[in-house]
Amino acid sequence: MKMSQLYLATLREVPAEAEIASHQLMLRAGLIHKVAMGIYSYMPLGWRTIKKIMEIIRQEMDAKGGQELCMPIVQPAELWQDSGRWWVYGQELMRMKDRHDRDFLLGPTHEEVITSHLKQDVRSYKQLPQMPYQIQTKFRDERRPRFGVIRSREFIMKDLYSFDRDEAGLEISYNKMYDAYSRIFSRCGLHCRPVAADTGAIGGEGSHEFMALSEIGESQILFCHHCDYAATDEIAAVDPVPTGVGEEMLPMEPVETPNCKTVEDLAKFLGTTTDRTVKTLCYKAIYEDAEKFFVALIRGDRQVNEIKLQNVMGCLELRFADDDEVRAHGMEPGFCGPVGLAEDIEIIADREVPLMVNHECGDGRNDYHLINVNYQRGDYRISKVADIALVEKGAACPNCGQPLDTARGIEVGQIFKLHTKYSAKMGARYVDENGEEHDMVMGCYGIGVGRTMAAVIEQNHDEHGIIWPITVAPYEVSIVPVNDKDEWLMEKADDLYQQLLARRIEVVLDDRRERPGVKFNDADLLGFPLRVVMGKKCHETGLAEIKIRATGEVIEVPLEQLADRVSELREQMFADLTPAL
RNA sequence: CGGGGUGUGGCUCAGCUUGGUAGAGCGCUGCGUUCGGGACGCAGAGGCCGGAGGUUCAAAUCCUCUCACCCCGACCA
Repeated sequence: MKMSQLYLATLREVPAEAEIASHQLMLRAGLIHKVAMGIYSYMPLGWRTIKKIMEIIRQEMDAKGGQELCMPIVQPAELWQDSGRWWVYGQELMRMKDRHDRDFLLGPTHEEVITSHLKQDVRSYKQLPQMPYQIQTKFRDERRPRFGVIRSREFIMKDLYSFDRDEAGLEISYNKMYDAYSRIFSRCGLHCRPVAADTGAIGGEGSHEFMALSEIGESQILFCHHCDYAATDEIAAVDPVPTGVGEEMLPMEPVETPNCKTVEDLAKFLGTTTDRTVKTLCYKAIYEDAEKFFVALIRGDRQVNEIKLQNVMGCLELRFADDDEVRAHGMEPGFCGPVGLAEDIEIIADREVPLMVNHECGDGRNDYHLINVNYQRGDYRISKVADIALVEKGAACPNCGQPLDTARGIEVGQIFKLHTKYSAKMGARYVDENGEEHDMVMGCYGIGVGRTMAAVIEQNHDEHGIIWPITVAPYEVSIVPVNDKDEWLMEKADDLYQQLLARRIEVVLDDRRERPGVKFNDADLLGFPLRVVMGKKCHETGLAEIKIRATGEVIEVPLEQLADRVSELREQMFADLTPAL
């Protein structure tokens, strides 16, 4: 492609709306255009990268036995009513009606559709396993779209669904996908880490997220330097470390604690540490058609992980009870405690709490706390003990006991074991060798294509612009003749352009009538991996330069060897990004 | 959903407090000079000042309402 013909609009200044590097660079390089909040067009250069990522995904999916198909974006509500998700998916589900006033939705994911197909088409164990997949647009009406294409409402996703006859089969499919995902992201030039994860709205049990490590990532992960443990903070667990164990239980008594509304105040006032206190948090669990008041108990120095708590309660959403709601249940905000709570209030306790000896907690009355409280003595009641604690940096690894470290990541892919969650509800069954019917055992596996592109930029850029890994670069090589008035030079540049095209190398010729600085800056911004610069030196010494975007390294090459050298360098770059089998 | 902020030419922004009929830089068009890291000169084009209503002789500016976008938060007992 000649750059004078290219649909391209680079910006010198950073658009005000963009906060993070990848978003800024995608806008500045003219890769995307915003159409509405969280809704973007991919412009020609950006789309070339998207297509390359999709092609890598296709190759790896096909290599594992995947078969591509394409399902509709608009789906009838009935399918989602069959699975039950019509009522539980919440506001992210974009619902709509057709002219006959029938309910439809824009697909945020496709378990329902694919399961309905398999239900119809697969009768026998002989037809399993199956791994259909598609790469297609999804819509999720996010509460807060952010970071450009990283958290958008409309986005391109690869979704593969595995259907096996049993758990053993699922295990095989799951591992194939785990492997394929690792290969895909390394081929895209991403540093990724798979971590154990929560399953969220998709459901099922057993999941990994693939995290592209990045400071700006929205997810926090915890990992161990000494073993292979890694998990999102949504599910990370540590062994309980109760305080006070082994001490003699002292008599419980109320203490006046004026103005002690936080655990820090309380610990300071009582001359103890926050890990000897228990916080009592009042929540409202929100269900499909009801709200429920309950309390959660946790050691004072810990934080509640609301994802875990939400899973324990099995509710759709969670919110703090407001002051009036707290008072309505007989407690003063800031002084809540479990002792003497009404029987109908559910009390969820973190695993450490029932093991603690002589802890402090709220009394329920304004300006009073209780000291030397002991669950084991029967001072109060617990409805359910569960792991609801947020794991923080430095906590002991549950595998090996070493301190955990934290990192942030962009979730570029997630794989789930769905088991029979959808097949059972929707009746997707097969008949085995003995004529017995079974639910198909499912898995689902997603990759955010646009998000992968953004993550690649996030991990591969400098102050001048994008540094594309060659596997996903919109073009692999740019040719920059320095002086557009120099006809001899322009001819040589065009020769090289033709030679590279003949070798099927993706190349742009910067034939624009611009000054060199403009061309160089655009080339850096657009991030083509290899740049051939042809200037005065071509006349004088017959040499041109090949500059490697990633390293800045400059190689001087005689004109007649340019095509060969470019080919070699290109091959090497591809080889560097190809994982061993 | 709550809190804060911003809407003025394609982009970045000034002007608003103290109403008087719209500006700068970049980009764009033409001509000339320049030509290895975002050149310079000259001449141009381009704006219902987010929208609606109100106050006023007069509104980008003041008031009310709306819409859009951005950021922060969703963790306190």
